[in-house]
Amino acid sequence: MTSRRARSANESASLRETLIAAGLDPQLADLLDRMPHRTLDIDARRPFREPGAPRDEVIFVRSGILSKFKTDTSGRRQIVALRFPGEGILPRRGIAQFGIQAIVRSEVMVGKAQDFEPLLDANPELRRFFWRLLQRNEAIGYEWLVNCGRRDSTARVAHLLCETAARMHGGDEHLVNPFTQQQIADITGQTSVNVNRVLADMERQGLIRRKGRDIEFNDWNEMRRVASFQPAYLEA
Amino acid sequence: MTSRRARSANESASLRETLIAAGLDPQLADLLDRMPHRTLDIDARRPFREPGAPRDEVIFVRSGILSKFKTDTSGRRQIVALRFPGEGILPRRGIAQFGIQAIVRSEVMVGKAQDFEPLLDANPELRRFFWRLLQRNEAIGYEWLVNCGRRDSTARVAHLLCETAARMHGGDEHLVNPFTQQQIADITGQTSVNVNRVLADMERQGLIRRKGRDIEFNDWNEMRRVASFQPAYLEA
DNA sequence: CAAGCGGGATAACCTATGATACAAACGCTA
DNA sequence: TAGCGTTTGTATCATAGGTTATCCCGCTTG
Repeated sequence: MTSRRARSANESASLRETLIAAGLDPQLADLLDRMPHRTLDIDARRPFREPGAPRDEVIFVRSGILSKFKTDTSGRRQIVALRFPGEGILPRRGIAQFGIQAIVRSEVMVGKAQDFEPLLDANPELRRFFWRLLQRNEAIGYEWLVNCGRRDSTARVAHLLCETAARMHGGDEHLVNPFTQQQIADITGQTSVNVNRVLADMERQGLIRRKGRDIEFNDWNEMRRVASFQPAYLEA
Repeated sequence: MTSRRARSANESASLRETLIAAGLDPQLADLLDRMPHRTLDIDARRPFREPGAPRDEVIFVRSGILSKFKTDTSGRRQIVALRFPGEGILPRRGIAQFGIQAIVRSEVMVGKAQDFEPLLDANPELRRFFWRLLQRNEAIGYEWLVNCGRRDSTARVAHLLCETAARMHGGDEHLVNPFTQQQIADITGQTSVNVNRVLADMERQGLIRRKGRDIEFNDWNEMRRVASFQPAYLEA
């Protein structure tokens, strides 16, 4: 039942490095790195934060992927956001509306709001950095809304794949697909059965090739067209 | 439980008053009020900002309602966010991904990013105010995503009506409905034909009463239940 | 007053996707 | 190597909601 374990020492980049890779000034990254915190390993599929919990913690992803989600009364789940390495979940007043769960096994750093907020106040440049990330998160949410509200199921899946490829490795033709079909369904507002259909179709039509869970795009331009994917919204 | 009652859509107030009503400290509201700006009237339905325009302006709503939207290649429109009086659209680097259009005739105040940002830097409390609004916008977007991805069309419409009633007049049983059925469709990711069906059904089932465009909730609790509406996400 | 336009209502038809069920493949771990 | 839970792959059937096409009403504008 332990969703958290001690992390093994040599697994991945330090928070400092991931933040610098995400565009933060090294000196400011140091500040965050030295902030009191604990580091956790989170298993995929085990709830990490439940809705209703206090939001008095900062969470940074060091490796893996976190998701924010809500489960409807009828048990249908919607994932509303993903956080990749270098990204995080900022504290807020009140209690959480959304649960947090890892998509794949992830290492996260967890600090206290009362340690984090003074850093923001003391370092305007740091606050501007997170300000931009907040705006980016807002924009990504809006893009997902367009996806969910106005595109057919193929485009929805294709869009998620494009975005993920862009966020994970800056737009490679090869996507180390981290998602189960159920997770793709939870993100794109469908059922896993239909996601399966869609992926099979995309392969049959020669849009992608699959080896196990991995996906290769046969033609990025064609993928982008099918998905109406315009990556400008991902810029900070 | 009407703690802060916003003005109805066509009542005009100074920006200062609307911001104070939105929870901003009067002295800080003064700062914004004295910022160089122009005031505009925007007709409903006429595009105000097109996607691709620079985002170097701050926009505040004084009266009316603004929407952010994107139109798909096939001409289907998705509205991704609404801004009510006292709310605004903050500047960002780069160019706009979304267009802006008024839902009803609106008065807006438009200032320049280079006048606005120094105010934020000089007044930490002001920046924290907008920081919270950014987080609120993010949360509203996520709620819409759950709505769009996981609820049936009746719940989607009901949820929008609940949210609008809460944002416009702090949760009145009577909603001065500002939307055309087409706009409700654009917000909830449906067609206007279906919105019409849904509204007729809701009336037939005794959930609401309608006089022209106005809507009265026969039973708030029942509406909330149908919509799975939990207003906590609207708190700043 | 007529003409035109936006908004609402309704009907007929159709299809993408949901629901359900079960089997096969995969990957732990005992 | 067996056993079990998870993930993937299909098939069958049902339906919510999309599409298209009118028609009507109330405003605005000429």
